[in-house]
Amino acid sequence: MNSARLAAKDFDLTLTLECGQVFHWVREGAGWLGVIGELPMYVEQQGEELLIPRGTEEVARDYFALDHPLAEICASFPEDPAMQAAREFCRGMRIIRQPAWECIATFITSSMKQVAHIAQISHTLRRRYGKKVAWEGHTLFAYPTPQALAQLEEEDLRACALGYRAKNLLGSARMIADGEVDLEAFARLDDDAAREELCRLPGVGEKVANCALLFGFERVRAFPIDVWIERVLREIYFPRKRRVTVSRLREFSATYFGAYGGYAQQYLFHHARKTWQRKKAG
DNA sequence: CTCCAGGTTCCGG
DNA sequence: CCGGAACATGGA
Repeated sequence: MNSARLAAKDFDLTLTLECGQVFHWVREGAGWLGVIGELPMYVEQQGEELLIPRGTEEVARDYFALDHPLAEICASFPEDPAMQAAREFCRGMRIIRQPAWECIATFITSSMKQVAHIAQISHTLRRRYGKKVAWEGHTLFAYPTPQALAQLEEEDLRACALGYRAKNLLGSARMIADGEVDLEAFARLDDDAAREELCRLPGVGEKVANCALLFGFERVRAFPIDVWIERVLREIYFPRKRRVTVSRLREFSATYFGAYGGYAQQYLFHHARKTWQRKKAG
């Protein structure tokens, strides 16, 4: 590979790709193989540098959010024991800048699915309906565009093991292909307005909308509450309190974790998922 | 076999 | 506004 080196301080590539924010990267040799938009990409971390194909420096720097002030972000987290433990555990994890549609779409397919299966669905959709791109003999696939998915039938998507999510993905793809929801226009919306707009898409509720805002629109304050984070909130921040409503949890997390709440959320999520494991297995 | 997974939507109280 | 149930599929 005709490669270039990119400075990457305060960055852990593997952690960033494996923490559950993005699902299509696969290990290849000492690095990772994936697609950024329609650009095939191989990335390998060597200390505080990334080894990448020459000419992709700008794209890689932007995608991996190497410009995010990570020290400042981590310093903004609340100083409680759970948050400190998560911060140590996730050192170098960054919230990357994913293309909006592929982010929305993958999280529509994520409902009631394990991370491994979300990745499996993403790969199936890419292979069948995404643009084929090549990198040094490897065949990779971009995420299918809204237009590509919009012309399919629900059966086609059910055949990709989407289950009841097929109708939602199709409906959302069609609304965006038709221009009924304009992702380009989101830049001038504040977080609440953007969230409201996202929730017009079928299969997008509060949680998926917040994932899209956080991972696809760089709204680093957005705080998705999934089953794992709900457990964390209830057991750590509201211990032995019965009947704490979801709206109470939302209200708390929207203010307590501060301006980089989305980062705090992802750190808590990954730490909990990797250390709590399953209750039975201990 | 049973349980649960980065939820959303609809329905009855 | 709130709690429950249906919704598909596969891994543990």
